[in-house]
Amino acid sequence: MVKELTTREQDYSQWYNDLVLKGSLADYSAVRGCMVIKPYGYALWENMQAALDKMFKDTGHENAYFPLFVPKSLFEAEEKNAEGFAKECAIVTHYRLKTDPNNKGKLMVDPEAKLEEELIVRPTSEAIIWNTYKTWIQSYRDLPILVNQWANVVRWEMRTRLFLRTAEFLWQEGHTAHATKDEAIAETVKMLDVYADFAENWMAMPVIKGVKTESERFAGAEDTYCIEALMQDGKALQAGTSHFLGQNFAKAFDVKFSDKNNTQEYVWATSWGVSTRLIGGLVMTHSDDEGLVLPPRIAPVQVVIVPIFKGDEQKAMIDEKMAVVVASFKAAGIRVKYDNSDNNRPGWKFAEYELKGVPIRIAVGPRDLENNQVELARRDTKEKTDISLDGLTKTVAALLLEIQSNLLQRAIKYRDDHITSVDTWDEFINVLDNKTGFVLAHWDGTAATEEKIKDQTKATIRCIPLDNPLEDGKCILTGNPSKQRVLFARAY
RNA sequence: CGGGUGGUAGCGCAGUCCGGUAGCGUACACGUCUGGGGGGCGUGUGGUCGCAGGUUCAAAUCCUGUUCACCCGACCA
Repeated sequence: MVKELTTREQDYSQWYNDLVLKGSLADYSAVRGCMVIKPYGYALWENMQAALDKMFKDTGHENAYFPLFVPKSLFEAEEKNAEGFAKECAIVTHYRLKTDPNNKGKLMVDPEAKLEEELIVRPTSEAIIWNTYKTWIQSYRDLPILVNQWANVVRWEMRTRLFLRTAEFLWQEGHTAHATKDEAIAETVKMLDVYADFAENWMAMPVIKGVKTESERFAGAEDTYCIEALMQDGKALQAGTSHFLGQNFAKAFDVKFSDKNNTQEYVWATSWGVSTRLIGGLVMTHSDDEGLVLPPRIAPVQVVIVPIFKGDEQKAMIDEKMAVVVASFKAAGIRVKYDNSDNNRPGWKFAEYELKGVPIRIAVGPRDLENNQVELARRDTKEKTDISLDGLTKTVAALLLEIQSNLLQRAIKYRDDHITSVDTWDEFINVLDNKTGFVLAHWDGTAATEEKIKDQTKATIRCIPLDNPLEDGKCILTGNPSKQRVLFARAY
C-alpha cells in the first residue's frame, strides 16, 4: 500500500498529523483529546526518558511517585496556581456506578456515592507534593529535597493536537526544596541547562534559553525559565520550563524548617518539567515530505538492514552473512533491525523505513556480497554509497555520529536564519507574516503592551533570552523606552 | 466552549439529495510469475454503514440526540 503523505507546503499541520499517524508514533482514541502512543512512538519516548533520567540522577535527583488525585482543599491552597489551572481540571465527584433501573444493561453514577470532597486529577503536582514535603522537612539538614517523578497529568484543553497539546500527557516533573533562595535559583537554572543540553545534544533541536514575562509565567511561580525551539513552519514551541517558585508553596502549605540558629524559615522551591510534547517538536524540527527524520541518539532503530534476494537460497546466504554484521552492530551498541521478512519487497521497505525516520539503511544483495560491500543510505541527506563490509561497524558508528551532528547543524542554521531583529512596527508585521520565525524587538516592559501586540499579531513574547545584551531602544508598539530586545514569535 | 466539515472493510474513498437491505481501490489469505525504490496475473476472505433513539412495510440514505476527529475562533504555562 502506498501511504500518501501531505506535503509540508500543501498543509503543514496535516503533514504533521500524517507523520505522527503513518509513522506509527500515535493514534487517536475514543477519548476526547487523549491519544494512544503506539509502540514505535513509545520506544522513542523511552529513549528520551532514559537520557533525561540519567541526567537528572547525575545532578543528584531521585525519582518518586505521588498520587494522581489531589483533594480540592489542597489544590486550592496556593491561590495563583489553583486559579491558573482551575479552568482545565478534570474532577472526580463519585466513587461508584450502579445498574440503571430505567435503562437495561447500562450503568449510571450512583448518586449515593458522592465524595465528601472532590478529587482533582492533577494538572501538575505541586499541591500534593508540597503537602507531602511538609512532613518530610523539619530541619535544614533535611534539605535540599531533589525529587523527580515520571507521571501523567490531565489538562482539559479546548483544542488538542497529537503530542503538542493533549488532554492527558506524559511528562516528568521535578520538585525541589531548598534552604536558601540562591540555592533554589541555582537549581532552576541548572535544570534549564539540563533541558537545553538534552534538546540540543540528544534531540538535535536547538533551543533558546530565557525567562518568561510576567503574563506568560507559570501560575504560582516567581520566575519561569524556558527553552524555546523553532519549528520548520516558523512557529515557536515552548519545549520545557523550569520554575523558581520562591516561598509561595512553602507558605501555602506551611513548610518551614529550622536553620542553624534554630530559627523557623520557609523553604524555597523549584519545579521543572518536559513532556511528550517534545516528540511533536522533534517531528517538526527534522522531518520532511518523505516522513520522519529521527536523530540517531534517540531513534528506536538506528540502522535497518534490508536484504535483497530471489528465492530461499539467496535469502539463506544473505541471512548468514548479515547475522555476523548484526551481531557486530549490537556489540557496538547500535540499535539494528534486520528485516528479511518476505511480505514486502525491498522498495516497499525502503519507503517504509524512510517514513519511520530510521537514520541509516543498509541494502544488501548478492551483487553486493560478490564485491564485499553493501549499499548504505542515510535518511538525513538521502545519499547512497557503496561501503565495504570490512570495518562496516566502525563506518556505521561514525556515520550515526555524523548524522546526529548534521541534523543539529541544519536545525541551528534554520533557527539562526530565522531570528530577525526589527526596529519598527511595519518590519515586525512583515517578518511575522512573510519570513516567520523569531523576532527580536524592543518592548516597553508592560503587560498591557504585550497584550496589545498579541491581539494585533498573534505573536507572543516567547522569552527574554538569558544572554540578552542590554541596548537602549524604543518599544515597537508604543515608542516608550526599552533597555533590551525580547524574543517574539507566533507559537504552538 | 461557539461556528463549519467529516466518520461506510485494516487504510483511502463512492453510494446519502430522489429510502428497497452495500460497492471500488488498496491491504489481507492462497496459488503463480517475480524480486536493486511502494510488483504482475488469478482465486478468495472481510463491513451491515461512529453510537443511541425515532419515522416507515422497508433506513447507510429521512428526523432527533450523542460521540470522535479535522478546520476557524475563543481558551491555553
